[in-house]
Amino acid sequence: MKISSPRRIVGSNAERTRLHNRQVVLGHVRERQPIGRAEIARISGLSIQAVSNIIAELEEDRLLIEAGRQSEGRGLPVLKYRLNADGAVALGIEVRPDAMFGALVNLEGETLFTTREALPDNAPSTVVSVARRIRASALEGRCGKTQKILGAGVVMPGPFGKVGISGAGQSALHGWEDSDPIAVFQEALDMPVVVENDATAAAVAERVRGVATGLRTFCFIYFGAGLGLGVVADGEVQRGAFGNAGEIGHVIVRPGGRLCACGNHGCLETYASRIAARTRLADAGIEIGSASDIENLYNAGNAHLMEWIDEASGPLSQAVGLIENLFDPETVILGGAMPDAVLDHLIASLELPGGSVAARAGRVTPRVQRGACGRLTAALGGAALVIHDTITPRIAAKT
Amino acid sequence: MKISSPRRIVGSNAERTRLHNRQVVLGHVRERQPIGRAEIARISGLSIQAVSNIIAELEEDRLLIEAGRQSEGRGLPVLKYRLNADGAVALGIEVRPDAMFGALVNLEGETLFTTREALPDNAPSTVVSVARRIRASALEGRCGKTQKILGAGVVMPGPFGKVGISGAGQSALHGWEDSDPIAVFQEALDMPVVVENDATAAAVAERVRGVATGLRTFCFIYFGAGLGLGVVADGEVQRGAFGNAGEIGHVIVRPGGRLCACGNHGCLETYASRIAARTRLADAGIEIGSASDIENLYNAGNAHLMEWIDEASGPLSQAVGLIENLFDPETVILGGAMPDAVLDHLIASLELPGGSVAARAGRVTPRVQRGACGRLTAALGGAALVIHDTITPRIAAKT
DNA sequence: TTGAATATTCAAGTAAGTTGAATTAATAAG
DNA sequence: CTTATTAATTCAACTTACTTGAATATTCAA
Repeated sequence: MKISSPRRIVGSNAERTRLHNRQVVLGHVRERQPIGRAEIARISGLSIQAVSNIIAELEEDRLLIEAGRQSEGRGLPVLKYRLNADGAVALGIEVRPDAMFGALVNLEGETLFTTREALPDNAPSTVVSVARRIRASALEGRCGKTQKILGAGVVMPGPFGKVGISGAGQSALHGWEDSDPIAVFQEALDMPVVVENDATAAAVAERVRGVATGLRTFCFIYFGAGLGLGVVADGEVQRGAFGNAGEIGHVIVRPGGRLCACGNHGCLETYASRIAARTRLADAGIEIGSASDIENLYNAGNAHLMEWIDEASGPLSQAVGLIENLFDPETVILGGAMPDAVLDHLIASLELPGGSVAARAGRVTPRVQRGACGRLTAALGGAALVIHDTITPRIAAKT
Repeated sequence: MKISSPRRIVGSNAERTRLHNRQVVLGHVRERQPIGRAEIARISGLSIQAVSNIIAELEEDRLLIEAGRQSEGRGLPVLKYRLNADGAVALGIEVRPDAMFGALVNLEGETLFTTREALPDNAPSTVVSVARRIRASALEGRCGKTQKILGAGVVMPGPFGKVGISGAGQSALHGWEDSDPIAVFQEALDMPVVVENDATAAAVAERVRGVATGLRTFCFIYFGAGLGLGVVADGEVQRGAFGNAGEIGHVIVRPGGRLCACGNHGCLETYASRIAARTRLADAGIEIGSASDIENLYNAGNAHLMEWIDEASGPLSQAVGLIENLFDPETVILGGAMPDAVLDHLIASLELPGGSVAARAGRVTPRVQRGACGRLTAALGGAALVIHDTITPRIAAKT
């Protein structure tokens, strides 16, 4: 399975320029809506006329709508625009070994629909037919509305391709080794498709509609089956050369420590992850099924769970420290398939290293915070990726 | 001191499009020279005519030159072009607490001139006057040649701004806290200036003319005063939100281990860095002055130095593992102010974790290799950054 | 009431890319 | 040896999308 392809340096022409500028305008509207032509022109460096033409086109496509005139001091009152939330939708699909989740999200990142479907097996044919079902139920009853479907974001557990983490088989999908997921889903869903890992999708979800709104550089530590890291650097999603960046679960934080399924000792994942929590509780004779089991245990003040949190805190603090030192993000977000209360408790118990580039005077964002997108983060993230792609342009200039 | 400014999303127009396309053409020529118009057009997605116009312009600017016709099967023989190595030069200046280094590099990345000047103190006024002297001697005797000066890359030790690593004062410059280095050097050198940290500059040097030629995603572990990490991801230099990404020296690899100057215990820098080596040797009564002292000791087979290498190997292996897991690079390069022989020995002694996304079947590049740019890497890197900026475009498309 | 400030629109101009036909030169085929 | 085919390049016309400058609309301030 391979989701990242080599990139080719391409030239630009009038058509690509317009595409880029549409994204620029959409991006600025999203960030500062409602907003008028003149202001967009100022911050984008385009002429008012160019912005005007693009807005006309976006209005035609129903991605933007007028938001009334507003007088602000002298001069002609500004005719403001905002995103037309219902002008377009994106589908998000998360594939887990045992189930699939679907989410439909509008241009503003608002969730319109979510669903869960059991997954009897992981064969591509099964996954694809469930994906079709999710597509159908998500779009059902929306045929009347003339909403543009931007595409689908499919979230699958990494790592992708044949890599050295052999024990990670428990989180990877079987039967997908030789397939091209993008082509498969594109065919099945009949729309543009992007494929991403859960942590990255979660990060983008937080950027489109969560605690990372407006941030250009941040990291998301995602509790999935293992532990993943989603990285957005200067507005760009980081994937690595082979699509496997952010494998933080197998970073060694306790040399010579616990044996991990990957064969190494002291991986972060053996301390801070759902697997770690489950193992810890199983040792105490408590079996964990769903995430709500953990929530119940936490609410009941279960001593073993509390001990796990204590044990996870140190390694996790160390991981946050290294993320800060390596990526220098505006903030680190914690989230994924772990109850909010547990995440909050974990965050509160962190003892962040003082010697970090992040221990900076005059910070505005907290060093670590909990994600706002909740349990469905990944599926929402898939959809958010599509929204993100339509709205976020690539070229930035220094101020 | 602040070198990173917030970026603003800007629109594109005909002028900016041309600038981008010039870089695209230059980039493709650099990568596959000698090369003809038609091939450039094919790989860049531009029309032949567009490429033709751009080549005419670049030839006019003396950045490209004809490389003769070459028959390749049927049809009109291709008129090939190559970079005009001497068409333009870039100045690199490295500022260290005790000395400054200068390098002049041509468009092909070839070193034309290097120099070293002692630095009596770190006051901006002193640094600036030495920089002016370096500029003068570098350009001396080149006034006759009509070489375009693209700009200067100034390399300074990070971290920049007020951060939590208080003990890092030994590597940071004093008296620069409130100044704007870019403006200062731009004024002093009378040319466009970029400022970068040593590790990043070294990484770019390897990309322009070293072992990372042709790679889009890789990391460089740089032995400077401390230990830094330069990251190039998908062709883009990674700086972090505040310009301090890559502070790998203060990543904790041995929890509860040696006390670092930063106040934490077990930082990588206390095991694998010049400071660590110096401390280790000082304990044995051996004082280290310059880097050549280390080289002599190594050649003499000094037992204490060998012991240090042994001690450094474990933490360094762990660091390489985490870099691989977090960034998923095509390769990790080791280099900087450490003798080649020591670097080679260090690399040979690494025991890389098997459980890493980098332990992949069918690798083409080695997981870890030594940098090719030698001791002057950083100064060369400064110049390379300028070359890189003129040649590397930003927009890439999936194949 | 008048002038200045600001946003927007209209109309013309420009830069840079694309397209299609013509030209040139090499190889392959008859 | 002649002719056809192939491929690179150039020429000229066309198209797209941005910019510029003038005109218009609306509000605030004097």
